[in-house]
Amino acid sequence: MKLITRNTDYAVRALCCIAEQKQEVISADHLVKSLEMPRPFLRKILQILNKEGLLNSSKGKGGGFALAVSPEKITLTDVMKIFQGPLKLNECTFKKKVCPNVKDCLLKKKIDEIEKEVILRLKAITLESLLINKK
Amino acid sequence: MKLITRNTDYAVRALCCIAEQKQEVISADHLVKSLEMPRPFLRKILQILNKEGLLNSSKGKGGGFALAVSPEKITLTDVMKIFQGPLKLNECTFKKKVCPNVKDCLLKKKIDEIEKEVILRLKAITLESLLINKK
DNA sequence: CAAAATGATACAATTGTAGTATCATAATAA
DNA sequence: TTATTATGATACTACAATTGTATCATTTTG
Repeated sequence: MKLITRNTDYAVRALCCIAEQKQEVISADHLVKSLEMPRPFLRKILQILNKEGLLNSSKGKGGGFALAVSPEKITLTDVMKIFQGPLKLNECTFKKKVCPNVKDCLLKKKIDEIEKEVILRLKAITLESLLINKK
Repeated sequence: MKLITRNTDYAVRALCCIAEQKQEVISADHLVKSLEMPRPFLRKILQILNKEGLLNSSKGKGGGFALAVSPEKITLTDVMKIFQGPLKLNECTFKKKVCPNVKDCLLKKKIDEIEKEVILRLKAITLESLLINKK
């Protein structure tokens, strides 16, 4: 029952590190040193964040990554959606078939309420709110 | 990101079905017909619920299962703990080693708050509150 | 052209969930 | 006491998601 996967966790930490950086641009190698995470894995994550529009990248010597969006506009849910798919705590499917009971399922109704609350709170967590050393 | 696994889901539905039953005792076979779930899987779940003290069982002809605890005293978290382990939305471990950053991790703090709220709400969901046809 | 960076992509390992299969044991009733 | 009907215990398999790894291509700079 993990709310956040390692992908998301790494991504958030990387984004924080990039946001706190004084330099314009920071390379994957540099991030690996700061964050102590496996290089190839981090690289993949950075590539995805770039493709999804949260980062800008530049190749070649002196290249690296920079935020494409300001920290107060990036929410935890943005990152979660990228790495964990749509925010659903409740599946209600048996092998890709929707449970025939969905409509009157009291359990579903109650979990749905909790889900709403959770998503509301997750949306309120911005990258900005996670920074320790603001730029 | 599933809050509830199939195990838990099946278990809750089985418990509801048992609670709504007029008879003293209901057999696994009977439950399979009502609930349309795989027999061996349901049997295993029933055995676990029995071992964990939520059900009483009786063997032999006319045997089966009955609630060992009244529906208003069984909470969703009870069932979740049995099938999904301790309620933690937040792991903070890398390959069984605790993340060195735990203490000052702002993300952890925020997720912990959400976790508290979720658990509070899950605890409020009793089996009783999920019954459609109360006995 | 060489070096330093990211881009793309395919593959492997690990884990957790989901589900099956089989035999043992107990209770009941003929 | 034996056949039937039920649960108890346990070992095994299948599948999917997560968590990585490895390799080569491409671009930029000097």
